[in-house]
Amino acid sequence: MIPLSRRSTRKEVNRGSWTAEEDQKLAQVIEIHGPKRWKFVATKAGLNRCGKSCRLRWMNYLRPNIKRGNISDQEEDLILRLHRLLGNRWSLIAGRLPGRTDNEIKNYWNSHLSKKIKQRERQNRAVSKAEQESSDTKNIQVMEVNALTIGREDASKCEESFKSGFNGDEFFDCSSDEGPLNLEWMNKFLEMDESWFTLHDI
DNA sequence: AAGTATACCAACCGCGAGCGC
DNA sequence: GGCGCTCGCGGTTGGTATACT
Repeated sequence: MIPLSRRSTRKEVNRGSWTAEEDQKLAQVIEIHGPKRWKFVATKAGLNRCGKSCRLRWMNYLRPNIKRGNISDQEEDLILRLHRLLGNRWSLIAGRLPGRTDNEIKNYWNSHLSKKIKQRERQNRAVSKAEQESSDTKNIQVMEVNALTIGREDASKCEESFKSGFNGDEFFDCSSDEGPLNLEWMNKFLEMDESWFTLHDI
């Protein structure tokens, strides 16, 4: 059964996968008129597709100098760093990876990297929990020694205070709303070379 | 070999920004 | 300022390939 989203019921336009013939027609029109005015390009090519669809096809597949597949370790590393810095701003990330498209990076992230990140977070949580437990035990031992020295009441207050810990979320207040994201500073970041990221351990 | 689950990725959709009238 | 149009972006869908049972 043809899925609802790909049926030609809403508008009488072609949907679904592009054929080699359609690609050829689109490329020919763009060669003459340039990759602009997509509605015009779509009409001119006689493809019976919407402008959006033509743009997407050109941007992701037909455009010259497109790299497909085989994302290298260096590229993957860069994607991870840029994502940490920029979040889901795929077009900005793609802008730092020559020949890669935002769609490809988004897909790569969703199918590969997001899983890797979750796995890594789980591992980190397990490690830090183990470290925390070990650290807690040591501190409690110290407090027990102190209790012998400074009196049980004071020491137990001290222990309570330690166990309650401090609130990281309060300390690193991330909830404040600083208004719309200013991309100026971000662009400066992006102009920096790889060494900057290494230097700052990003 | 057949059925089912999962991964991958091309394409679609909705929304917001920018622009001209 | 309001409106319509176009474009670009990010989220999502669903077809296909592959792995697993």
